[in-house]
Amino acid sequence: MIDRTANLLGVVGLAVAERIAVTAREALDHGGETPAAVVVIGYGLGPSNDQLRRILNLSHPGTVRLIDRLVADGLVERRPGRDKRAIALYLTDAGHRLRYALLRGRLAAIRPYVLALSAAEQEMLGGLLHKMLASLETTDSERCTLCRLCDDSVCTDCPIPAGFRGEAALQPGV
Amino acid sequence: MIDRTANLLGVVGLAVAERIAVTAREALDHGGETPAAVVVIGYGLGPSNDQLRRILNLSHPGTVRLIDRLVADGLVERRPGRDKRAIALYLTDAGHRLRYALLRGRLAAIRPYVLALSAAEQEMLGGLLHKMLASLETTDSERCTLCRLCDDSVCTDCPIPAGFRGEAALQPGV
DNA sequence: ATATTTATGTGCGGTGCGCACATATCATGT
DNA sequence: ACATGATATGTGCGCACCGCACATAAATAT
Repeated sequence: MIDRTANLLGVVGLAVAERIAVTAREALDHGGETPAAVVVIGYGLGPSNDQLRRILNLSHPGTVRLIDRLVADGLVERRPGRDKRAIALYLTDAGHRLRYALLRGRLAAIRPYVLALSAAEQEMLGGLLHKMLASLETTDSERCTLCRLCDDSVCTDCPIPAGFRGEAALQPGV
Repeated sequence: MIDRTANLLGVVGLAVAERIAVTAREALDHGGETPAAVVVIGYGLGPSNDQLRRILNLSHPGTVRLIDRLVADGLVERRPGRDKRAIALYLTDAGHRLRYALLRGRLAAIRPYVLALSAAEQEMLGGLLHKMLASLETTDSERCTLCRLCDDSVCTDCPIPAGFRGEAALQPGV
C-alpha cells in the first residue's frame, strides 16, 4: 500500500518536473540547470561561481560554461567579488525580467495539478508536502539545491529554510 | 495560498524526479529516456521503434540510437516485427534483471518521502495524488508517457489507465 | 618565503538528442 | 500492374550540456 502511494508520487513528481522544464524552455533557450542559475543569481547577493556550483550541484567547469551562456545572452554580469580571484554574479535588467517570467511560468505549469483539488484538499496537500519536506534529514546545502527553482514570493513558512537568500532578495528591482 | 501549495509541489516534484534519475543511473549507465525504454519494452509486447518513440516522447532517430545503446549493452533484442519494415523490441534475460532493479530502485528512492507521513496521512496523500492525476485531461498517448516508469506490480486502481501494456497502445495512429 | 588551499578559467571529450536525408516496405488509386 | 504517397527504420551531422584533467591567479598557512 505504501508502494502504491510511492508509485503515484513518482508519476506526479515526474510530470511536475517535466512541465517545469518544458515551461522554462519557452522563456529561456537553455536547459539543464540554466534556469535555476537565473533564479538563484536573481536573489541579488552576488554569488560566486563556486557558491553557485554547490547550489546547482554541478562541476565547477560546468558552472563556468553555464555562466558564459548567460553572459553571452546578456542576462548575467560578472563583477569583481570580495576577493580579487572571486567573481560576483548579478542579473542584468533583462535577466531580472527573464527571472520573473521563469517563476511565473513555473507556477503556471504546476497550478493545474493543485486546481484539480477542492480548497480543503489543497490545504491538506500543502500540509502533507510541508511535512514530507520538513521530515527529511537534509544539510543546508541540500536545501539550497532543493529550493533552487522556488518562488520565494509565494513561499511562506518554508519547510526547509536554506538561508541562501538574504534580505537583499526581497528588494524589488535591480 | 494556491501558489504556496503549488510551489511546495514543485519542490517535491523536482526532488522526486531527481532521486529517480539518480537511482536509475546506479543500475544503468545511461540517462535520459533510456531507463524508461527498458521499463516499457519489458512489458513484453514487442513494441516497434515508432511505438516506443511516442511513449518516450523522443524523435525517431533519438529512439534508434537509444535502442542501439541497449542492444550494445546486451539488454534488448531487435526481432522481426509484424511488417518486414517494422521491428519488435524485447528484453534479454539481462534486460529483465535490470528492469527489475530499476523498478525496485525507483520505489526505494521515493519511499522515504511517503514514510515521512503517518499511515493515515499516506492514505490521504494517495487519494489526493490519485485525484490530481485522474482530473487531468490527458490523451491516451500522454498517459502512456506519464506512466513510462511505473511499477505496474504495485499500481492498483490506476488513475490514468493508458493500456500501453495491452494492444491498445500498440495500434498505430493513436 | 614557500607550500597549500581557494577560486576561476581552458582543452578536450562524451552522452543524449534533433534535423535533414536515405532506404525499404506497405497501402492505395487509376 | 504500376506509380504515388504513407509508413518504418537507419545514417550523417551537428548541437547543448556537462565532467575530467589541467592551467593560472590570489589568498592563507607554515
